[in-house]
Amino acid sequence: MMVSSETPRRKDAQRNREAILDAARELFAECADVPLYEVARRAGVGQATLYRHFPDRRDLAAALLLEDMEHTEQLAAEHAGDPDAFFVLLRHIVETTARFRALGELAREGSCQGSELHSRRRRLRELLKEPLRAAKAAGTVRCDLTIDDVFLVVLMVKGTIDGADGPAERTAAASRALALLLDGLTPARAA
Amino acid sequence: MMVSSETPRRKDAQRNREAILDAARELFAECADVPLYEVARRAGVGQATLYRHFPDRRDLAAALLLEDMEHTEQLAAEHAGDPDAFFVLLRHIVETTARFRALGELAREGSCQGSELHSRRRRLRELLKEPLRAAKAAGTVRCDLTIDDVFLVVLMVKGTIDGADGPAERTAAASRALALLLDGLTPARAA
Amino acid sequence: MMVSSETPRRKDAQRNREAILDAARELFAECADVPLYEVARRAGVGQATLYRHFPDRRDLAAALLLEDMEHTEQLAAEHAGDPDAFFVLLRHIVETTARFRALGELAREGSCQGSELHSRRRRLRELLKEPLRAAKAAGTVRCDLTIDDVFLVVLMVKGTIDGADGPAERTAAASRALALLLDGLTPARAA
Amino acid sequence: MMVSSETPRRKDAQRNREAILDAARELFAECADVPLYEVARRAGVGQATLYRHFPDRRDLAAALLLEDMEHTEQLAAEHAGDPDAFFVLLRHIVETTARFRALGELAREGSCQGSELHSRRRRLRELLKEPLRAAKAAGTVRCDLTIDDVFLVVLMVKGTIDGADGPAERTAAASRALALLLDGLTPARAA
DNA sequence: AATGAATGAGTATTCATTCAT
DNA sequence: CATGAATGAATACTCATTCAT
Repeated sequence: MMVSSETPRRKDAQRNREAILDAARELFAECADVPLYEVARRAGVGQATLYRHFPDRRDLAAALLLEDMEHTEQLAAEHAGDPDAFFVLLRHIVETTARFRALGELAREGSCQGSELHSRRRRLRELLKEPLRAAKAAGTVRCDLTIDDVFLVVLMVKGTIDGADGPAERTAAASRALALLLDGLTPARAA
Repeated sequence: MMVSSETPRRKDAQRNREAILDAARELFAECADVPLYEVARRAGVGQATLYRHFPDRRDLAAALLLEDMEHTEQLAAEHAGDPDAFFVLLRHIVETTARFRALGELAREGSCQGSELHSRRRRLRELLKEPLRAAKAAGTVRCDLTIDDVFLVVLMVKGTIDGADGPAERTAAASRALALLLDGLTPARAA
Repeated sequence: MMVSSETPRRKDAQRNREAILDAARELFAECADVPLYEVARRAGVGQATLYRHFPDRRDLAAALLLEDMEHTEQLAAEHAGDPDAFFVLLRHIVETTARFRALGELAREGSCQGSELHSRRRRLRELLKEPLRAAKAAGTVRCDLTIDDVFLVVLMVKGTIDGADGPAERTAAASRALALLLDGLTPARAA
Repeated sequence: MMVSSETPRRKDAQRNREAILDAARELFAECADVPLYEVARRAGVGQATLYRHFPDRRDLAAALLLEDMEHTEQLAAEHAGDPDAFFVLLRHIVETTARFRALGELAREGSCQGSELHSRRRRLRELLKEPLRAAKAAGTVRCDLTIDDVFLVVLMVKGTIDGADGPAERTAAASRALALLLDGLTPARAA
């Protein structure tokens, strides 16, 4: 019986994994320090099961981010060649990344060892390279902008989200923040 | 001998209060969720002493922020009339506010009831009013910029700091973030 | 294999539950405000285990009382029809209830919300109804006696127990108290 | 300057003592385990002052009870020779003693060493001797009743009070309890 | 392999008592 | 002598992690 090493053997294991991720996505969106057993309960699995799938809290966060990565890659593929690809991707990354209350803490701690998160960074970097180049060529973005700056932008928007009071304020804050930023990113606003 | 009613009578109480604030300042800079007894230990006082001075974790944060407020007000006074006052203040606020890991969480929670933090916001708003007006008049800042935007800017820089790895990276991140932002804040960057 | 849904699946969990109840029974008999971790230690379980089984101090007390309830119900069944049933039950209730130092405080607090304790009261009421009627019919009890009076009697005896010095004095006090009371309960003592 | 050793030298010390007793009386009536500093605060004195006057929690309780003792002695003097003196005193003792939530615990602990409380007992015993004898002679009380039984009666009523929910229920419970008891105390009720 | 009970270390909080002013 | 700040020990409670079933 040949099974890809990526694919878990048993279907119910796969189902559990999904259930856990769904639960975590919901709970982490609200608050960073949800007890892990709460995630397990919401997912309808035992704590040890969660533990088996994600030995560490950061493994869970990483998995969530990697899931988003796939959407991002798909989006990148769809917009390949599009001169606006950079902005499309930027908006998407900001939205998905900023969603997690949890990310800030977890991602930082993870940067020490979390190879998963590192690989995500690397993939994002790869993904953004060409769109960023194209945007510069098109003059829609200041020419000293680096990909690391993009990561900074994400953190900046996330900062406003973490500082906002409720869901409504959060959206408003992110939106205004990005607006301020974009204006800053365009090379020549005034004529 | 006139003593302000604000000042506690006993000298040692005052000393303890200072010691606690100093300890908290150092520890909160590193990490938001320091155990309170750690703060007490570092300050060299008993746990209950800390509780007497600051019944709530947020009271401690508020006290730290209010201390900074006084510096800010002093700075504002010094630069009254200065056309660059706005930028001077902005840099200062960003630096001091962003210093605390703790602030994000605590300030947000505090926004509900923490009258201390509210009053701080109000004072900051008052402080920035005139410098912002002057900066707009001088054309050094985009004219649709509001004071709430300034608070957003602080949160943005803070976001990059919270996301950074170590002290060095933190400084670099904040600096670059502000650079990107300032470019965005100036109404006409290119010619 | 049929297992009642009431019964926890795992044997060791059941054993722990019993151990905790035993420990609590002993400790609560001596003193009302035993630290909960002392109960845990005596039971040989971790603190959190105790919390899992009995989230609240009153849950523990309620469980103890409910255990006694079962004995009482059994006794009531055995003495159904017996004209002395009322006195048999009364003595038994007084003995078991009065055993706990803890009961007074806990039961009173519990009267607000503790549905467990409420249901116990209701069951006792049901249990005593017929024996009380029979005793009145037999003329062994004054005819204006209500079931609430019985609860008062329990509290009265408990009062003497709580006020007594040691185990020996406690028994003596309860015994004499009940004697005084019973004389008061008989409708015609003198001839 | 000759001052009786009984009398504190300074008037303000006396005032403090009274204030503390008043505060304790009020607070202990509601709940047995009031923090001592709460008593101090209510009395408007420092904690150490309370401590100086009453080194131990039980000393405070004892002082309260002794204050009542004086009223009781006065009442006894007023009703000397009165055939109903026993019932008058009984009611009074029940009322005053039962007032304190705190008494049960404190008095019991105190019985070990608290010579203050012991002397109170002795005085009460002395006070009741003659009225009890008179009541027996008058046939208004069963002839095997001892003074220790009277203490039991107090504890019994106190038991119902401690078990009651609110002030209103407390009064009702004590009243009914005493009614049940008195019926039991009279030697020939029917006939 | 999945479950959820058990664990123990960690954290917040309170209060009787002492001590500097 | 009064004051109230400081103390530390005691207690309640939580949660990540392990382990028996």
